[in-house]
Amino acid sequence: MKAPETIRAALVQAAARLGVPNVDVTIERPRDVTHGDLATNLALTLAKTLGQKPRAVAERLVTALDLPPSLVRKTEIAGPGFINFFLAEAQVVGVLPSIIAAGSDYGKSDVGRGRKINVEFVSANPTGPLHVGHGRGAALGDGIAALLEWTGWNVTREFYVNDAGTQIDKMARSLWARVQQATGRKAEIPEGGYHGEYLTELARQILEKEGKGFADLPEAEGLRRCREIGIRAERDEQDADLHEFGVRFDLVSFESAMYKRKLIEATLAELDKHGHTFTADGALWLRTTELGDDKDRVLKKSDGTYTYLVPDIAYHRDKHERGFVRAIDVWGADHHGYIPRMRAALQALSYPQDFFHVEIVQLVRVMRGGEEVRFSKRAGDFVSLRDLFEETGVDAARYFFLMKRGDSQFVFDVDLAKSQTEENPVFYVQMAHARMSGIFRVAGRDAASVSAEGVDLSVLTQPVEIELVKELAEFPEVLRRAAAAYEPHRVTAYLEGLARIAHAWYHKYRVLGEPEEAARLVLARAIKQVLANGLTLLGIRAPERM
RNA sequence: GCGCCAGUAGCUCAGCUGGAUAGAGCGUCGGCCUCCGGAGCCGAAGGUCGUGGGUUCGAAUCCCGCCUGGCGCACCA
Repeated sequence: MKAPETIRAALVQAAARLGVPNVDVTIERPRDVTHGDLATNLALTLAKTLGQKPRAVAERLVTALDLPPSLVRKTEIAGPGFINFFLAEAQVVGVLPSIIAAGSDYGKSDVGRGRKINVEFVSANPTGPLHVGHGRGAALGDGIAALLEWTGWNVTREFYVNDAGTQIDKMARSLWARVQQATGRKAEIPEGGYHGEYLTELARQILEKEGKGFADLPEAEGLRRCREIGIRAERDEQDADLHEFGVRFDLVSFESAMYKRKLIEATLAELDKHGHTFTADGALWLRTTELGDDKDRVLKKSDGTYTYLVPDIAYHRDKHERGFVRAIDVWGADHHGYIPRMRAALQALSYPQDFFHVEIVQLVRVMRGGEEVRFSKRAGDFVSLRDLFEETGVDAARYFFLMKRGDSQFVFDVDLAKSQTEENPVFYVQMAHARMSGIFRVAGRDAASVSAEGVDLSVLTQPVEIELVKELAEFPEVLRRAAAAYEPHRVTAYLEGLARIAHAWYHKYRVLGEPEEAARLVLARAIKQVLANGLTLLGIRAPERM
């Protein structure tokens, strides 16, 4: 059993002796090293129920505690009533062999217990190339999915294609217009259509492949073909971009399939069965106001067609039917107003509150040379994801998207992402990994062959070494917390912190040729492993050399 | 007008879901640097946590009001 669990159990027992059974004990790692390795606020929380002063409770708890000196070398009461534990040296350094033994699995845990969870992200309309905002969603969604995998969830990465709505009609009409223009005819891109060059190019390809006669097709037929070809072409392009960006989906779902599979009718019937629909003004409504929304929403318009809400509900119902206990959606900030009605709809189907969770991604601004690079999908003059990662490299692009919370506004500094200096956080972290690798290269040893077997780790006594070991021990907990909060940026923050200590250690102490060489090689190996695990999880390379 | 999100060091951001003296990086200032792999290393200064109240042993964190910014308020997606 690990030290925190042993101490937790001992505290529960001690509290029981004071007459408070089954307490919930929180153990934390104090920021300040003078506060020990582990601490608990148990005395403060029990003070009220026991009707005694916190410090008095702390003293009684410590007296009732039963902990072996091989685990805890010192226990003290501090501040308002915290109990601080100082672990025996062997305990601290003892994490190194377990890191090496776990290898590329170090950091994994099983809080998910194999439960099925769905992470839906990007889900861009097939109306054009992906832009940098999609890239942020892609990196974030993939990062969240990876965190969930590392914490024991059975994850499905899913992409939802809106291929049945009016945006597709506009794309098809825009493409048809480009086809007409390419044959010298006059045609206008429709109001709110897509002006991007990519459709001009696609129109040219169509005529090349299908012949000039394509432009003479009856309009209805031309539009139908344009829709079909356009969706296919844009989907293929998006897939290629995502693939190169290192993001792979387990499943792509289509809005049109909700109609084909008759899920629309089934969903409406079920909403009706639960008594949440009503008819007014010739339309069918969902009474979402009773479920936290600020106004009721139309499901079926008076012209007989459905609003986009219906296939979306059907789609989420389908996720539920497929056995997911939770559905995480990564959405752009412009959709955040949509959350209450979606939540209300799923509540109307009486799904559990925590079934549906949305992570919002704010839009991305791109800066180069101190100036903002403008983009606008509709106008066709935007920064595409491909342009970005071809310039900065996939590693830098992914890292930058991941290093900030999704809901913070974000300015992507292209110059910084490209720079090969320590100001660039991705470079800084990768450099730390490369440095650790360099030690083994110079030593002429394969890092993987280094084991803690028979190595006296007690020679690792320098403060920075102890700090490093403690930081390495934190990794699994960091992942658990990051996963629980759906916040990959906590991993980048952790990696930067670890890299900083590793750089400091590297500069201050030599490994090879020192009396502590064997132990320091073990430490270097563990650092390398944790940096590699963290980077790999985020979809970023851990290079052997820069 | 209503709703959601944000406001923390000069700048960019963390802050472990209520804990101890609020932390990093960049920038500034002061020292150091013949190296396993160079683009460094160490230290210092720098804060009314937007603001005013409330909750309690304890608040950047939770609640309410206000200020500022972003986004959203369709029988569009």
